[in-house]
Amino acid sequence: MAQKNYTQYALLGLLTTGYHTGYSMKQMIDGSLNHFWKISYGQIYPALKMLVDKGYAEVKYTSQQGRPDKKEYYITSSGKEALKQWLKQPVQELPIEKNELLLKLFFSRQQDKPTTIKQIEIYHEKLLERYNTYEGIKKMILLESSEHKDAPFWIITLDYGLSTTHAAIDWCIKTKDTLLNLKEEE
Amino acid sequence: MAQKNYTQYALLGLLTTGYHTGYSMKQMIDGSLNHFWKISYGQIYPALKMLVDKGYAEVKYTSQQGRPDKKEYYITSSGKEALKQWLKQPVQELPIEKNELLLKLFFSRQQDKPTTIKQIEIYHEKLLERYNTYEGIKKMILLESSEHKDAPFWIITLDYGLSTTHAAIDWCIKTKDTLLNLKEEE
DNA sequence: TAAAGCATGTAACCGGTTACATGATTAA
DNA sequence: TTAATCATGTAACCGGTTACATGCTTTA
Repeated sequence: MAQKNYTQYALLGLLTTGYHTGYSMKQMIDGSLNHFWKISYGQIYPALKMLVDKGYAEVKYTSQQGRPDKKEYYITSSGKEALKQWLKQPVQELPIEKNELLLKLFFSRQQDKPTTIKQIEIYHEKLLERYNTYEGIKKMILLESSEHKDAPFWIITLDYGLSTTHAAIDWCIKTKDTLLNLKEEE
Repeated sequence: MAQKNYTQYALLGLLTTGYHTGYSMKQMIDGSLNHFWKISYGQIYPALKMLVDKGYAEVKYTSQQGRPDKKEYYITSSGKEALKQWLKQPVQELPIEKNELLLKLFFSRQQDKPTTIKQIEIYHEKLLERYNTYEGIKKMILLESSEHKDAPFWIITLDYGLSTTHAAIDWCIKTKDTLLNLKEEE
């Protein structure tokens, strides 16, 4: 499997952490990986099919009383091998996050100062919300899943989100100040 | 124009900062916006055409001696209005940067510790490189373009990159330490 | 003489989102 | 009775990348 099928590797990885249905994998990603990964059902179900085609996963059909039928996927040994191969490949390039606020800011000379400051304040609020969400997830993991073998790695990724979000929050405060001291022109 | 045509707004914005050809806009983006925006010619030329169709830009053909012909685009007053309307729309949601390293880290229990640490070291190096690049661009703007009316806004966006990259670098150092103190299991 | 820079463009492809479709159970 | 949760899937669409095509000039 080529290096670029991130979606397939993400699902392959989730199979090793105890998530076995497309539905539960989506939930896991939305809940605990959402600071650095997201995914839609439109990707998940075709991707799972491809994993089976490649022999990296196997399906077990389970019919439940009063619930829709389940397709439970399990990683095969060749799937595990493929995952390990991918894990050790060094990351080739840093992500470039497209940032709408920064794009707007870049052209904000075209706009009056109060409107620009308002923009930053709204962004600031959203960052605080995000920070609290991450903290909440971290506390929950420490309380409820600290015994889970993957937990230390989950915490590490959350700390990345907490650190960079914190830095962004500080930047908001500093930037508001900079803008206030910037003389406007017509 | 809908809120989502970021590419078109980015180009519209660049028209106000003194970049008028597809080629020079691409250069500007690669050189000074690349920490939060990137673009390919495959997007630029069709998008410029659309801006003209909408009446937001006008073309002036210039033939040069010994160089290919140029198409110079200029923003119209209705284009300026559309840009302003977009600038003041608050950012609806924070960007989720898909991060390959974090994805790998999330599943790194499947891998031995030294390999994981190596991954972080490589990422660390790339972050330092990026940090230095941003610092270089900032210094260059302060030295050579400090008179440019947009310069204060360029600096602000660079500071965002510097702050968050710095935070990521600190996280690398801390995480390496955490991993070293983490007892491995088989 | 080869590579890099200037300059514009298109077609094929690909990853991902959104909307749609289905259908049962349980909690408010 | 309505909404939410569980559960799986497809088709249309869209934004963006890559590869390809052209061609002249300047620098190494």
